[in-house]
This record gives sequence, C-alpha cells and structure tokens, in this order.
Amino acid sequence: MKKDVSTEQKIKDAARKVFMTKGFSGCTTREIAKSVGINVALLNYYFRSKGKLFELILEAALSDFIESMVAVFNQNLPLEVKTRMLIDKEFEFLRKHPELPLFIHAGLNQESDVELDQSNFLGRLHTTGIFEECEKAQEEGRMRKVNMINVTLLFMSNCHFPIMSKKLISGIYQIDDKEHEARLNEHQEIVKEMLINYLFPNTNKHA
Amino acid sequence: MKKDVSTEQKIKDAARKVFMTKGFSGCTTREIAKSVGINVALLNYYFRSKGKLFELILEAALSDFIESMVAVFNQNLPLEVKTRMLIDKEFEFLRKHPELPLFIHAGLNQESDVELDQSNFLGRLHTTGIFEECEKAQEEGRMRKVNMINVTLLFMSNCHFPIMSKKLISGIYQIDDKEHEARLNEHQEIVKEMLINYLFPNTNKHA
DNA sequence: CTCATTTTTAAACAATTGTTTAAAATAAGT
DNA sequence: ACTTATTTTAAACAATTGTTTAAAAATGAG
Repeated sequence: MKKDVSTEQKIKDAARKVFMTKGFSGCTTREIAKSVGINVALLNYYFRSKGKLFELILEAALSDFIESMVAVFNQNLPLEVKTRMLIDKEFEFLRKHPELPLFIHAGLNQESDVELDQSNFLGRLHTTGIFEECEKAQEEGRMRKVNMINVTLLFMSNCHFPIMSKKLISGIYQIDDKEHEARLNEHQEIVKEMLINYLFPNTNKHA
Repeated sequence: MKKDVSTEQKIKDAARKVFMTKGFSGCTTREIAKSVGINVALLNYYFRSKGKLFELILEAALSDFIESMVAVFNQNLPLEVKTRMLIDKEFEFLRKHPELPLFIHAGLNQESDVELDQSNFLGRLHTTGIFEECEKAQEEGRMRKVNMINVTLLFMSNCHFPIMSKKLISGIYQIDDKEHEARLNEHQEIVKEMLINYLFPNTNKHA
C-alpha cells in the first residue's frame, strides 16, 4: 500500500520548504513538483489546487507554532520559571524555523480566507490552564495585571521579531551572520530579564 | 512642462499602494497601470521594469521608516524623554502605515539584491548623535549597558510587531478591530514603561 | 494471470505574465 | 507653421501560469 514515504507527504514537505522561502505567489506549482521529482498534474491529483495546498501548509505552520507554546504551558512549574522556559523554547524553536514567523504573517495577509478560529488555537491554549494560572498570579499580586492579549503580544514581539528581522538588522548595521547570531544570543537573555522584571516585578532580580 | 501631478509620481503612488498590500509577486504591472489609468507600456517607459520599480518603492519605504526615527533622535531632550517620544512617534507613524513593516521584511527576503547600506541608513542614524548620547549615558550609569543593536531590536520588536501581527492576534483571540485598537493603545503604554524601566533602571518609576 | 483501481505521466488548455515595438498624440522649440 | 522631442497608446511578443484531459504505468484483489 504505502511506500517508505508517501508521495503525498513528499509533496507537502517540498511545498512547505518552497512556500516558506518564496511565498504563495512567489513560486510556481511546477517548481514544487520539480523539487519532488514528479509531474505537475500529480499535485492537483492529491491536492486540488495550488491555493488548497498552500492553505494546508499555512495551517500546519500555525499549528506547529502554537504547539510549541502549548508544550511549555503544560509544564508543571512556577510561572516565573515557565516564563523563562517559554522564551528559551521559543528562541530554540524559531532558530530551527526562522522563516516561520514571516511566512505566517505574510500568508495571513495574502490569503485572507484562512480562518484562524477553525483550528481552535485559542481552545488549545485554554486547555493548558495558563490563563487561569496567570489570573490567579495576578490576583495574588505576584504578576502584574496585564490583559492576556498584551502578554501574548509581549512574548511574540520579543521572540519573533528578532528572528524575522535578521536581514533588516544585518543590513542596517552591516554585520555578518556570526555577529548577528551573537546579538541574538545576547538578546535572548535581555528579553528574559526584561519580561520577567516587567511581569513579575516583586520577584527578586538577580542583577 | 510638468503637469499638476506628474505621471511618474502618480505611478509611484499607485505602485506603492499595490506593492504594499499585495507584495512584489502578488500583483501585476497591469494592475498598477490600471489603478493609475494608464497603459502598461508607460510603466516601463518611466521605470525600466517591474523589478526596478519595486526596488524604488522598497527603498523609499525604508527611507520613510528610518527618517521617522531620525526626527526623534534629533530632538534636544533628555534620553528618557526621547525614548518615550520615540515609542509614541513610532506607534503614531505605524498606525498611519500599518503595512510598512511587513512589506519591508517580506520585500527584503524576496528581492535579495536590495543593498541596505547603499542608502546609508547607519550613517543617517549616526549623524543624530544618538549613539554617542547613549554611550555617555551608559558610562554615567544612567542607562543600562546594552549593545546598540540590541537596543534597536528592543524598540523595533515592541513597536513594529504589535502592528504587523494584527491579523494573527485578532484571529487567535477572535477580537474585532475596535478591541484590537484598544489592546494596541494599552500596549503602547506597556511598552513605554517596560523599556524605560529596563533601559533606565535608576530612573524613579511612576508606579 | 486477469481485471479493476490507484497512481503517474505527457500533452494540451486557455489565461496571464512582463516586456517590446511601432505608431499615434501631445508638447516644445525655432 | 514646421520640425523635433516627449509622452502615451494599442497591439503583439514569447514565456509562464494553474489546471485539465486522456492515456499509460503501477498496484492490488481474487
């Protein structure tokens, strides 16, 4: 029945790679097919169209990215520790998939018919209990009272943007990959300290 | 000689709008021409090709965006005040041009031949004296000792990302434009306080 | 082996792409 | 007014696009 790796999966993998680097309208179906070593018609045999294939890849990317958060939230650790871990894991995850954030944002802005709530991301976050955990910490005065949307924004801004902006930052400051990596490593520590200090102001700062 | 608004400028304006919302490969030259009310051939008469026109628009966008920073840096005010003003001006500027950050990042990743140092952005920043100002503040212990690249990252992350991520955040949390705007307004204050606290820890916090 | 189903291909389809050519319209110079 | 230069257009160009059709190859069941 199935081969070692099914053709369907091979197409998905190739499509992911190509779409990620070039975007939806930046590549052709033939380009994807060629990188798999198959005919163009086979793409439309498995997936009905280029657009449908793209939606699939985009939703999978979104899922990966939410799942990497959920994994940390599910850890049974104090909120402060979890926060540090979340940032570390995010940086780790994004270093492995540096094109992901830009791909997601560009993809959402182009293919406007992708409905985010269909994948129930909010639900998946809720099941981790992180919202209640924060609410409790806020009531107890351990955590600064900030709307959870703003908390999310704080984390995403400071983890995703540094990765997305590599070309811009390297270009402006004229630094090479090595130097940029060094800046990124330092930034990871900066972000951890800054966010912890801001969100948990009463925790003793190890300065 | 010249008309009220030159055709060349009208094309640039239209191209900017179209490229911003759809990206380079997401639109066609005919689409741009049509929105100006001219023939396709006239595009290539003024600008040599679609790619050349795009580079022009992208570089202008980058320029706008750097200039909005430079304007603040040139103000003769204490660093802490300038910092607050920078964040406010950035949010103000980006609210007017919300597509700009994503356009710049996507554009840089697609059209890789755009050389950032040709526009001498770093030079323009240097002439404001902001680097020396920070260095001095760092030596005097008023400002935390952080590499200027990381400082830049902190500002950009926390100003640009909240604007760029509108669709993602609205989609995940299922909020409408009004609620998103409210979150953004609150975020502006959060970012100001967080960055000031982090970069100028000795300043008395108005908490 | 046989036959039906699934997988894969080559070829063609019509539409659209960026760009060019050559002619028309407009403006400027003398 | 006549000529030259500039601006604008319509039409065509070849190449590429996403998608489909119909046939071939591979696979599976009995």
